[in-house]
Parts: sequence; C-alpha cells; structure tokens
Amino acid sequence: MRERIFIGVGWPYANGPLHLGHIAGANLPADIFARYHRAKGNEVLMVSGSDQHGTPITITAEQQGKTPGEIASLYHQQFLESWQKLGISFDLFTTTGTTNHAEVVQDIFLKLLERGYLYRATMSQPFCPTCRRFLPDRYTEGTCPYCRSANARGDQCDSCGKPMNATDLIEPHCRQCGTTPQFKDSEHFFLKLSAFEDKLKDWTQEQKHWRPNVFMLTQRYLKEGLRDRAITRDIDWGIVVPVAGFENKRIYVWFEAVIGYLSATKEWAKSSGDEEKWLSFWQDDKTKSYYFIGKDNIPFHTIIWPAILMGYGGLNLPYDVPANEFLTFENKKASKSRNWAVWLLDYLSRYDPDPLRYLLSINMPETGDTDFSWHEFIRRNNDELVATYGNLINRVLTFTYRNFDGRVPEHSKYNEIRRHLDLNEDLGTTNIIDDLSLNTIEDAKDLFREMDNHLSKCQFRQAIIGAMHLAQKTNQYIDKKSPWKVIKEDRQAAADALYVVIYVISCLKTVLYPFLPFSSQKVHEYLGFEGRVENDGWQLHFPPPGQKLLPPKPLFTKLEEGLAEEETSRLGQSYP
RNA sequence: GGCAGCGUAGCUCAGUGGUAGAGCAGAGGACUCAUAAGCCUUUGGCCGGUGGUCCGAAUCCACCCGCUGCCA
Repeated sequence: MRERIFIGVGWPYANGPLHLGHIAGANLPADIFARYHRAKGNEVLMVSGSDQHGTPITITAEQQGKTPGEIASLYHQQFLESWQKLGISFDLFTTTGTTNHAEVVQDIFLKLLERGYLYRATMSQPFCPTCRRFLPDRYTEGTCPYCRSANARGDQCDSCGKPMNATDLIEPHCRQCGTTPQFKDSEHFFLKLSAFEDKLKDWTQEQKHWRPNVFMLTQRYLKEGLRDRAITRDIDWGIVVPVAGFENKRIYVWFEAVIGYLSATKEWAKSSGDEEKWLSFWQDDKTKSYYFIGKDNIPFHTIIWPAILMGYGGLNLPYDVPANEFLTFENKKASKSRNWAVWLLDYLSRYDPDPLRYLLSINMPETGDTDFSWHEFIRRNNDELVATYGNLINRVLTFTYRNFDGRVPEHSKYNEIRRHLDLNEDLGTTNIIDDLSLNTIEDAKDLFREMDNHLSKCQFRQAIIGAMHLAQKTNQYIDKKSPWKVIKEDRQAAADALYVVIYVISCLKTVLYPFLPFSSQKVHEYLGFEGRVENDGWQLHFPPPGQKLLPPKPLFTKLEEGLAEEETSRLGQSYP
C-alpha cells in the first residue's frame, strides 16, 4: 500500500553558515527518511527554506553595509549549494521572503483573528533613540540585578544564568551603540495559546510513538501552563501585519516561520502545475507529517505549530517530531562567536559527502548529544567505510573482474535459489546450498526487514549499524570460502561463492542508498546496472549472471591520520 | 531552585530483571583476492557511590557525588 509522507525540516536562519550540527540534527535524518520512502515507492514531499526575517539579520546587514535581503540571499545561496553537494534531496527549499509565504501567513493571521485566537495588548519595549529602533531583549545590555555582572543581556545573564526582562536591567544600554534606551509602550497582537491548552494536552497524550525526550519536554511545557505570546514586533523587516494601524510592525518570526511548511507545500504545488496538489498532504488524514528539527525547536513544533493548526482548522497536525539532540565538537558545545564548529561548506571543500553522511548517521544524536571529532571521523572512514565496506566491494569485484571475464559469474544453483527467494520460500529445507552460503543469503534478505523496522521508526543509527554488520559478516564469509584458493581446482565453487557475495553487495547498495547515495550509485554501476539506484526500488535485485561489470575502483579514500591534528587545530581559529 | 539526560573495558558507545557486550586501541596467529585492507585467537570492567525491593539489579526504588542541557 502506497503511503503519503510529508517531511518538514527545520528552517535554518539565514544569518550565518551551517555547521555539522544542523546537518546531524535535522537535514540528514530527513533526507535519509525521504530517500527511504521514495525508494519504497511512497509519495514523499520534503520541504524547508531559509528563515530570513527578524532583527539579527538586520543587524548583520547594517554591520556589513548591506540590506537584510542581500544577507538573506547570500546565505540562502549557500544553503542551496550545501544541499546540492551533500545530497540533501529537498523537493523544495524556498524562503520566508516569497509573496506566497506572506499571503499564507496573513491568511492564517486573519483567520485566527476572526476566530478570537489573537488579541491586542500593550507591552513596554526598550527603544534606542540612536539606532531608532525597538531593541529585542538580547540586544539590550546592562548590569545584572541579581549578580551585578556588567554584561547581562535583557533576556538572560550569562554570568549567573538568571533570565529576566529588559526592564529589570540596571543601567540598560543598546548593545549596538551604547545609548540608554527609552521604554515605550507599544501595542501588539498576542496568540491566545492558553485557549489551546486542553486540546493540546489531549492530543499530545496520544502521541505515544514520539521519542521520549520530545514527549517529556512537551508535557513539561503543558504542565507548567501555556502563556499567551506576542506575535508581532516593532521592526520593518518581516511580514506585514494585515491590520490597519500596524503599518510599522511586522509579524514575529517564531509565529511566521513554522507556517512555511504549509506555504512551501502550496508553492511546490503551484510550480508543479497542479495548484490543488497541496491538499492531499495537508487534508488527507492518511498522510503522515514528520518534522525533523533540533531539540531547541521542540516546543515550536509540538505546541505552537499544532496550536496554530488547531486554530485554523482542517489541516493535519504533526504525526511525529523526531527531534535530535545536539552535536558537540571535540566535546564542546558549538559556538558561532568562538568559531567552535565544523562548517559544512568548509568540510565539503576538502572531503566527500558520503564519509560525513556515514559518520553523522552512525553517530547520530538520536537519544543524547553525540560528539564530532576529527580523529573519530578519520577512524570511522578508514576502519569502517574503507576497510570493511569499501574493501569488501573492491576485493570481490576486482577478483571477479579479473577471473570471470569482467562479468557476474553464474551460481550453479542460480535458478533454484532465485525461484525460492522470489516465492519467498524457505531455502533452509532445500539442501541446495551449504549452510554458510544459506545463512549469508538469508542475512541479506532479513536485512531489508530489519532496516524497514528501524527506518520507519526513524531509528537511523540502528539501521546503518545493521547494514555494516552484514558487510562485516560477508567479509568473514569470503574468507572462509577463499575463492582465490578454490579457483585453482574448482572454478565453479569459486563462482558460487563470489555470486553469493555479489548478491549481498547488491543488497547493501540498496539499503545503504538512503545513507550513502553517492557511493550506492557507484556500486550500482560497478555491478553493471543502469539508471539510478533509487529507481530499482527498495528490494533486492539479483545481478543477472553474465551481466557486464564496470572496471571496479575503490569506493572510498583512506585519510591520513595526521589530518586529524591539522583539522582539529582549525577549531576556534579565525572565522571562515 | 525545578526538570531532564548522562556517568559500563585505555577510547567511542550499545545493552531497561536472569551467568557483563561491540568497534577501535594492545598482544599472538594463519592467509594473500583487496586501498598492508580483510580473517582467526586473545588481554582488559567490584556497569559513579551508598542503601533498598527481589530467588536474582548495569537494568526497578531512595538518597548522594560528578558532568551536560533546558526552564522559571
């Protein structure tokens, strides 16, 4: 039965480059999930875009003498380049700057207003007379009223960790120019989150399939009680509030950006030529929506976005929000200001995408923070990708290519094996092959089921571990069979063993495709298959005996141990 | 202050009631198809501490210690 899957990926803020934590947290798991479902023949839509509004971008723009639009566009281009090079297969990666997005946001805004879920209220905001703008809490600094530290921010004090309001600061000043801000009253729209509390409680209680950390965090917020939040701001860079008297205000990003999932779907539908196509992804309750995000984003996707959708009505709520934890670098938290992170485009300028996809998959922060270190990256590349998986393919294909005329050898029992597997019969009772070969063939068959089980539940780490385990077992098989020895007296016995391994390799390239799309395509071609590996679907393809192989080349490159030191020393150095 | 997560072999981690696991690193060995890769054997742990429940606890409960994060 064909499923329909909507995949939303957290919208990166277009104010800086992406580091590996963003990838491990959201984009890579989403891409693996999307590729898996597409290979299975399911209908998949994967969307995201640049989040390009808000004060931080306007400040970056001022500092660099550019417009906010130019900054957003610069990073948007970088994001697109990143997806292309890393193989993140979005159906659409748009931005929050499109007129389409503004229209969808305003439609939702007005609908919520009409239904009484938005109301006006006045709040006091710091205003900098020099910069001539209202300051977000983070951009107001002063002395902490609790610990007297001099550089506390209006949202929180870095020294004692206490959160506060900008009005609490002693001797407040503007972070940009140092001027003492005036506090002005300003009228804003508030989202009546409190109105959704009971509905959200009922709904979230049913989401037993959510990851424990996502479930717990959401319950905690609900237990503490939801407070209404302002959804407009006194800035000019953002989406216009569609209400008279609010010409100088804009809709706040945290309300607007999540709506991007819906507006992106509509944009995708329009450009596909069928404007109504978005409906099946949002109104058919058999469609499952998945949101891949980092853990900092959980409440926006399990509380605020569902509340907006409930208020609007008639649209699908999230089915799952498989939020990941954080990736640390050499055991320290990522920090843009200290340049403590490995930047994606910097990585891609020197290394291939698949080794990174491999490391971040097998070390994915699914249940707790995990660490990225260059030593570990190089070790896993050399010991696991090169030595275990890549070498398995290389040793078998090279030997086969040289000794069997560059073609897939024919197993003596090919037709019988094929018939049993096609009919899904138990090979074990037939006695047509030895136990060792039988087990290897069965292992490969079972791997599909195992991968299905893990991938459908977003357990990426377990899934790829299973595949690598089979590669290891297959190395053991080939050693026990020793075709290089056997071929001297029994050419057919060598052919039989090699065929079994080629069968396993054909299976591995399919199940590893969601994780390692570039190398799977290569293996697909080395085995003599044509076209795209994903078009052959999520199933085993027997390499037909006699099929012409391509001259094999090593799949992965071994990396020098010394690179670890060199790369590690870049951390914390100058900003790229 | 509240809450959550983590603390298991030298390193990275898996393991949620039934005789401690994997990979890497270390030691030894056989092989040679392969990017000196792969394969076999092997050394190594009072599972943070203290109490408790249980026939039985790394696993459940209480308290404590250390680290991390989130929230007010």
